[in-house]
Formats: sequence, C-alpha cells, structure tokens
Amino acid sequence: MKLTSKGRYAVMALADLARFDNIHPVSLRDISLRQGISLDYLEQIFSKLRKKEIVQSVRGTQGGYVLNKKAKEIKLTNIFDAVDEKVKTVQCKKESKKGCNGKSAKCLTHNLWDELENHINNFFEEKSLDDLVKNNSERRI
Amino acid sequence: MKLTSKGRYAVMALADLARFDNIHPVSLRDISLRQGISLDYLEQIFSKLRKKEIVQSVRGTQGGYVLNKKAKEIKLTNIFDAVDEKVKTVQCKKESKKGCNGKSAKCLTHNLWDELENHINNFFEEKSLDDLVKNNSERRI
DNA sequence: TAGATACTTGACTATTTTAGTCAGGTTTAT
DNA sequence: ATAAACCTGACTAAAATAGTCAAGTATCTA
Repeated sequence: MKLTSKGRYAVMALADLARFDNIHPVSLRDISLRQGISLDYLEQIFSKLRKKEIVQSVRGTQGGYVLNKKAKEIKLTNIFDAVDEKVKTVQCKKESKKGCNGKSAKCLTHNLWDELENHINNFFEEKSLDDLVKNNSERRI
Repeated sequence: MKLTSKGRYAVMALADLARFDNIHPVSLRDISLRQGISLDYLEQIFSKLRKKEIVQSVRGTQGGYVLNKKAKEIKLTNIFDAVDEKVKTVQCKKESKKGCNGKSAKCLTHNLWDELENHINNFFEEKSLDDLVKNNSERRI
C-alpha cells in the first residue's frame, strides 16, 4: 500500500500555495521550481483541483492560482478526492450482487477493510491545509 | 492509495486457517476453494509466511498449514511485513543525503506523511488474527 | 512400497497503473 | 503585440501487480 505521487504532489503544491495566499497568485512555474515537480504534471493536477473548486485560476501575466476557500476549510480529504487519490481496500464485485471474490457472502475480512478505510479517512478529514502550514511556519522553503 | 491483493489474500487466508487451527492442518487447496484465491498464488504467499515463521507446514497426505503462534499473538503488522506489503508514503532519496525531491530540506509535507504512516501502522499493530476470527464467529464460510 | 496428496521453488508474463511528456492551444496584463 | 501563464487531450515508458506455469520434493496411507 502506498500513496501515489499525484496525491502527494497535490498536497505539497497546495501547502506551498497556501503560504502565499492572500498576497498574490502563485504561478505553477514557481511551485514547480520550489517543490521540484514537473510543470506539465502540475498543470494536470491543478486542472482537477480547479474543477473541484479548491483553487481559482488567475490568467494572464502575473497570474497563477489562489485558494478558493480558507486554508482551514480545505481538508486533506477534499484534496485527495479531487485528484482521484482514493483509499481503497476491498474490491468487491458490486455489479454481481455477490460478496467478495465472487463468493456468496462478505469475505471473512470484509469488516476489517471497512474499519481500515474509516481509520485512514478520519485522519484525512481532521487535517486541514492550515494545519500543515502552521506546522512549518518556522521554515522558509 | 490502495491495499494490494497480496496483503488482502494473506490476511484472508490466515483468518480462514485460524478457524481450523488446533483441529487439523488446513490445505491450501481448501483455502483456495473457500476463499476464491488461486492455488499457485497462495503458494507464493505461504512460502513467505513460513519464512517469517507465521505458519508451519505439515507435509504429506492430510497435510497443510498450521499457525505457528497463537492467533492472539499474530498482529496484522506481522502479516503485512511478511508478504512485503508496506505502508509507504514518502520516497525520499536516502542515499543522496538530501531531502525530498532532491531539495535541501524536508518537503513541506514530510511530517504529515510520517504521521500518516504511524496512524496506519498503529491500526495494524492493534489488530490480531484472533480479533478477526472472533468478529466472524457467527459465520460459517 | 506405490502412489497420491500436498508442499516448494523459481521463472515467466499479461495487464494495469503510474508518472509523467508532448503538442497545441487560449486568455490577459502590460 | 507579445510574453507570461493557464488549459486540454493524447500519448508513452517504466514499474508494479497479479497472477500462471513447470518441475520438482517430502511424507502419509493403503
């Protein structure tokens, strides 16, 4: 089980952006340089973040991106959701109306994975972008 | 982020095995049939579980596998560890003595992923095989 | 002691996912 | 006008996953 780069990058980029928010829009180019993430990849990611209304874009020279809500109101859940990073532990064939692995009932461990998903999602729902930025306020880059 | 089948199968198979433990060895063939997991794949998985001394094998007719410890003492951590299912959230280049993404310092979100790893691992360390079986004692298959 | 059952090991492979790249736009501040 | 910056969709190399396949070895039971 691992977190994918897309999710990590999304959070990293937004944390970067949050530090400059309310001052001026932040260009992807700057985020790319500071965080070491490919510009093209960032554009893909921000396209999704914009569609989910987590950020707003400002076009033209001196443009960039701005948070669409207060950092405190943006939970990690929202970010992961936007970039299709999902916590997925069971793959039951839902179409077949059967349980796990094509068997008639839920597999022995079905409840376990449900619990695990909840456990992880709770973590993401508690953490906001604001928490991250505050945690790093002593650092510059 | 998702849990891989290998880890899920390992836990499912061991939960199945735990129900019959102390009665007789359980053959992989039976587990395969009951849990709908390929026999060949199970063999790969159990080879790893045996090396980590989570199970013992009993050869010959009526042979199979037996737990090597009490179900209460087998934590999910041990199982995931045995089959190389790891919770991995950051990929910092450790060899380069640099921080994340080749930058000089830890990335903005580094601490976050550490916390997340701990959060997930705590879950796995608390749950034992015994918890699983008890949770399902009302069910037959 | 024959033969079936069941474990054991290692190599191989198709599929899927990931982590991007690339090309060609459009918008807007200056 | 033009450069900076956003925007979009198609494409792809590499890695991981989820197995399969083949060829054993050990041991119980009849």
